[in-house]
Amino acid sequence: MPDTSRQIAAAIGRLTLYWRAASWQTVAERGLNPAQAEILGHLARRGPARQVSLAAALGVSAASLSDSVASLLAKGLVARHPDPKDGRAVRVALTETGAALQAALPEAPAPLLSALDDLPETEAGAALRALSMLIRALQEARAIPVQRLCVTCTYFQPYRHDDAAAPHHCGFVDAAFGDAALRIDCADHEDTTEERRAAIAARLAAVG
Amino acid sequence: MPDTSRQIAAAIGRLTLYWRAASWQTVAERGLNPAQAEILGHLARRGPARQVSLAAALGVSAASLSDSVASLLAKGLVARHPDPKDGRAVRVALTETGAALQAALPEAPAPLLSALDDLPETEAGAALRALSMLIRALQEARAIPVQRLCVTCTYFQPYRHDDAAAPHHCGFVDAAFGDAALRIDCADHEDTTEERRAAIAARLAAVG
DNA sequence: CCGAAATAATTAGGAATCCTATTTATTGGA
DNA sequence: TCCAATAAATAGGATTCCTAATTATTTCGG
Repeated sequence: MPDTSRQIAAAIGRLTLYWRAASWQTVAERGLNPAQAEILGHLARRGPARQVSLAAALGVSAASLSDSVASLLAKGLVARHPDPKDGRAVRVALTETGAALQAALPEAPAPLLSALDDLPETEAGAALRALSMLIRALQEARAIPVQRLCVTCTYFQPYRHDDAAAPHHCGFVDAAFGDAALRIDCADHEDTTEERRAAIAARLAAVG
Repeated sequence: MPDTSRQIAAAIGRLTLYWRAASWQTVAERGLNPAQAEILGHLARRGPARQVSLAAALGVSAASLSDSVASLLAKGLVARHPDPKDGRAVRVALTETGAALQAALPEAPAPLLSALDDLPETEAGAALRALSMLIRALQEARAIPVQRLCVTCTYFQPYRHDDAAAPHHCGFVDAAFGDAALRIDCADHEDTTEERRAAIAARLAAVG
């Protein structure tokens, strides 16, 4: 009866519209468009990548991606290098100009960040935790490519501590942390086994 | 330090990519594209609308919207009627065909809904509550147009009851409910005053 | 009551995404 | 060695999406 899933989906849909619209604004004044900005962002976060994996990451066809990369190439923001391991493939990397431009782009629309900052920390922690579980589930269902979430990381030890404010532990930085510090895209991420991912998910669900 | 806002924003960004990509798939087989599907969806939920408000709701320019409406018009899925109240304006409405097609479209990508269904109810409730507050804040900041949220509704009485599972009350259906039954887009919504919206937000934040 | 400013929509012009299908080159297994 | 699979580019086309300009209408100040 509560229909919670549909309402959450509606909220995500609403935010999607906002994200795209806001993205146009912030990005257009730098001569880009949302698709190009997303490519730059992905390259900045994850480093050089093959086009095929970029296409998968951004959820567009390889042909579309090729179009967009060609645009960026013409602007001198990315470069193509042959992949030494595979003669068919090409690796796309940011140029210095591209990296500088990317660094100047906001990570998210300012009003969204400020709205998020106004959420109480427990509220934000709960949201982040739920979104982590959601993205993990989508990844598990092969609906989205592999992400770099705490909840799928070797270093993540949920509920190792008794401290309610910081029950989890990160083995990489060797520190305790709480839901509000969960990561969606952590540079130090190391994928763990399927078994352990499932165990972590079960543990989080049990406590939630 | 926790950087929670950025991580949540990253999650929303990731879901945005997924939403658009998934939308293409489900919608393309019906001869539509995401923009057109969103127009049909909005008309189905909210009824006939002027183009200017459709454009605002979907976050595109009036010119873009005009393009998309022309496409839908050519397919016979919507009709334009002159607005009796304003000779400049046009009201766009679903045709019978359009309504039938829209009804057959999934509200959200199936893997997303099933991932959401797998969230524990408390987790989902917390997420919905946080997303409600987030969308309310964006609306208050004039970043998005007015939505039909419980938390901005005349009928919403937060924490009227002692029952932890169903503390809120809806004056329209005269029933108690919990976070998991909060609505993002409620057909029975009636906008309340700015003062009361602020009071509700403060109350929710205090408890959260 | 009239003119100016604002508003709703369309049109013009153009760039770029995005699709599917096809082609080319390369890889890797049988 | 041969053949299927893969990576990318290309072809072709529909459509979104933008800004700017145009037309019609409404609203509001004087």
